[in-house]
Amino acid sequence: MTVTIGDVARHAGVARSTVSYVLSGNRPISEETRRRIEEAIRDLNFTPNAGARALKTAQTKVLGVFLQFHEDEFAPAMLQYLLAITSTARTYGYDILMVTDPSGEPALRRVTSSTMVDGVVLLDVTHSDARLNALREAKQPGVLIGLPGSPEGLDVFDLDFAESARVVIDHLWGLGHREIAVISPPLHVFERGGAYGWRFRDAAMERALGYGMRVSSHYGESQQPAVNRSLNAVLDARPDATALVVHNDASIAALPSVLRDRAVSVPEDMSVVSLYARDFARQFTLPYTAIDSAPDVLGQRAVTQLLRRIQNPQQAGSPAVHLIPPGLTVRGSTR
Amino acid sequence: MTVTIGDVARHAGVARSTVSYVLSGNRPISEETRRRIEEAIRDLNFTPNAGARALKTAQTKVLGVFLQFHEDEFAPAMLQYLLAITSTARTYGYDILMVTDPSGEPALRRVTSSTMVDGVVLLDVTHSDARLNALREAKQPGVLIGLPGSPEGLDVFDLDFAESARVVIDHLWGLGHREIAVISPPLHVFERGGAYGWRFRDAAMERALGYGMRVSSHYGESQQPAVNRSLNAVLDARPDATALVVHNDASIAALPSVLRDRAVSVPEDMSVVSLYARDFARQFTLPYTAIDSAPDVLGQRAVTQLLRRIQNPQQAGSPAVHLIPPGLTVRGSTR
DNA sequence: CTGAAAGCGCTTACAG
DNA sequence: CTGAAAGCGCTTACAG
Repeated sequence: MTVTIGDVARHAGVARSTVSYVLSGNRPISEETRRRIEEAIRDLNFTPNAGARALKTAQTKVLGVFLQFHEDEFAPAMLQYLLAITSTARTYGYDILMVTDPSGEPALRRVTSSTMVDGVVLLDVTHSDARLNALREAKQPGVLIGLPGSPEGLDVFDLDFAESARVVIDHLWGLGHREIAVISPPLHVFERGGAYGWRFRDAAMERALGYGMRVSSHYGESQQPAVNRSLNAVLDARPDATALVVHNDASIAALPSVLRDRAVSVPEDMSVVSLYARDFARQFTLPYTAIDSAPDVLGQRAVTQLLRRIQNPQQAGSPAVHLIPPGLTVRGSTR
Repeated sequence: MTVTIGDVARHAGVARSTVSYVLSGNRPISEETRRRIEEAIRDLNFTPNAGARALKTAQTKVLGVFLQFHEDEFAPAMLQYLLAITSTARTYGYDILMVTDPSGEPALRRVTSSTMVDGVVLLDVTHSDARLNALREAKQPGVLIGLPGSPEGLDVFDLDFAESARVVIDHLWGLGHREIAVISPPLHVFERGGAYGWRFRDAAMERALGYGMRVSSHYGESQQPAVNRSLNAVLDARPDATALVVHNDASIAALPSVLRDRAVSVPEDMSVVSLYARDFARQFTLPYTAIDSAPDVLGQRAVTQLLRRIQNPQQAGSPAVHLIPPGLTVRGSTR
């Protein structure tokens, strides 16, 4: 039923190898022969079997993307990463096997050891991520999006959250703010080992205290009505704060209505700075001054590096941590 | 470097076929032989090569999921579908190849004709979706999530949007509402052929007019600040409306703050009914009375049917359109 | 209960 | 410029 390279060869009156060389372009072929073969391919509507090719060449042209859905989490950002990863991969002729097993490590072992993919992208990497050992033992290269505690020997791409925090604090300090509140991701993100939470928070606190600012930090929430409740609790607890630093998508999305309820105007009564994906902001919140979390840049750079490591290992350099520098977009929510 | 079934056989002192039968369980094996082979597998850390197995068995154990990211669209719902699809597939031992090419049809042909997958799930299906022809010509079965104009010969799963609209209108009519406004998905969704938009709207209008209600419909927007602006325009245009039917995620997410700005209380001054995914509601909006769009149910049922068609074609029945009945969850935003 | 052989659909040295 | 052959790593009739 399925058309194979043998059918094409017979139809064109040539050897299977000749058809293969027409396909790959790895050998000069006479004009006449090429024409006949191309015609046969069209007539029979032939497409090479990817599995057979993979078996022979030991290349699947597939990248594995490993991610986890967390019950209690706000996930739209995940989609931004996926889009950047898939479209970059496709540019280079690679498809994406998306693996979402709750058990990250066994799934990673299963997929890599059965040679289903040529390389691996780990998303949502935590401080002591169990998948890292499996990745180090895999025969395929891998890249991480998200900085773990021990990144040795691995390519890592992440936003520079510490520097992001410093940029934000410097911005507020420069505008004259002396008392601020920082809203971090929810507690369960910290407990799970989501290092971006404390990397941002700790750097923000340190910088602010270094300036002599009064500063407090608070966990945000990920679900309503707790999101609103926690924001109100922060505002109640810090009546003299003049600026809010919000590092939590659910909170920043809820902030406009919470502030309105309290008759607090931005930036007149309160300055607000946040950190989120540009697209998230476009679709959702009011335009706050914010650091762009740049999932598109991270996804694109991670895949590019992974492909370099797959295709030109010697040119890929030593595995390294790549922290991309934060960009603050001023949108008028601070003064 | 890579361990093959031949290495295991040599190590255990048996034939490759015997190792294979231990793996598959397709033949009785003596206790002693099985023990030796299992030990060799463990010692050598052997995992069968998925590609070789696929080539021989003509089964990849991979499903293709085809989706498109639309520049201007609010996409979190997509993630709900993906989660349901991947986890259902994994339950049955299948992995997911996620394809996001903007050119849906060629991508579908490429993946199916090269035999990369055993079956296909199409997401975000439009009224006259170019991918349907490619799917009908594919050797693999496929299912759609989203009802197209011509679903003949294909398994389709979708929410019953027309019935959803009738349930919503009946609910409002029963509470005594006589003047309402319906907010649909953005115009570009209609232009692209997103049939769920007009299926819901047209049924709502028909039912409401049938009751003699005053009713108008409006396109929502997908990006701020247009979302807020359009909501305000609707409220300005319909000062006597007592209920809002909102079929648009971006609009319902923005509604709380818009209504607060206008000092409109729900449900005292205005009743609100919507249609969205339960998880979306949990994380985002205030709890509105709504039809659950049930991406989890749709994804799970679609994959289950697809696998039936792959594994037991004779038991899968004729391809059919499955519209799941809407469930209205009353949350106190209407009266 | 187990083995030797054929073959899935390709690619690529090896020959001419 | 082209062909015949080997082989990628499996599975499964065919034998015994």
